Amino acid sequence: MSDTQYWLMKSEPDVFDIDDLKAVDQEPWDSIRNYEARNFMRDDMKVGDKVLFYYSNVRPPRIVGTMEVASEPYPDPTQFDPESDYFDEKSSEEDPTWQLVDVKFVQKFDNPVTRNAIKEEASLQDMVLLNRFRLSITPVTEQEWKKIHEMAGAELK
DNA sequence: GCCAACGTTGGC
DNA sequence: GCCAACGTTGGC
Repeated sequence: MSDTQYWLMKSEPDVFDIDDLKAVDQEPWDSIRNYEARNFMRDDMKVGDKVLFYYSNVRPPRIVGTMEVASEPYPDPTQFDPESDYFDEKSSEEDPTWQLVDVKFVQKFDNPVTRNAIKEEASLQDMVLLNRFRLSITPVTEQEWKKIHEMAGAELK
């Protein structure tokens, strides 16, 4: 019995795609400005948790590979940077509002799994992805994790 | 490019 | 504390 947890995290590939992650290997998942998504990173994620990498705001929206949580939570540096689009003047180094985790590349799928394919798969109807529009980090069950890999023709890693 | 969903802001 | 106005996300 493993205590590994599974997640899905959205990125717009124009901003950051899975090849960018593969190139750097590990990267802070910054710029999250939604409390529910932040709470998942701050309160629930553990080093070694498995994460589906999802492309949003692109056609077709799809899961393109996987990564894993690679750090404890820590303050998102972009919130302190006045030059950043994600600067938050109400946050402070003493009491930071936004926390993130690092993620590490695991694998890129040869056959990405589209949102449409997920919608058509009976066993994936309860995926939080389908039921919580606009939430950019969502939990995934072990069964969903395995089914997505099966649909991608990918090894479980 | 449109626009529905929905989180946030701010007037009262 | 309510809620209308507003801004953003993200599928289509």
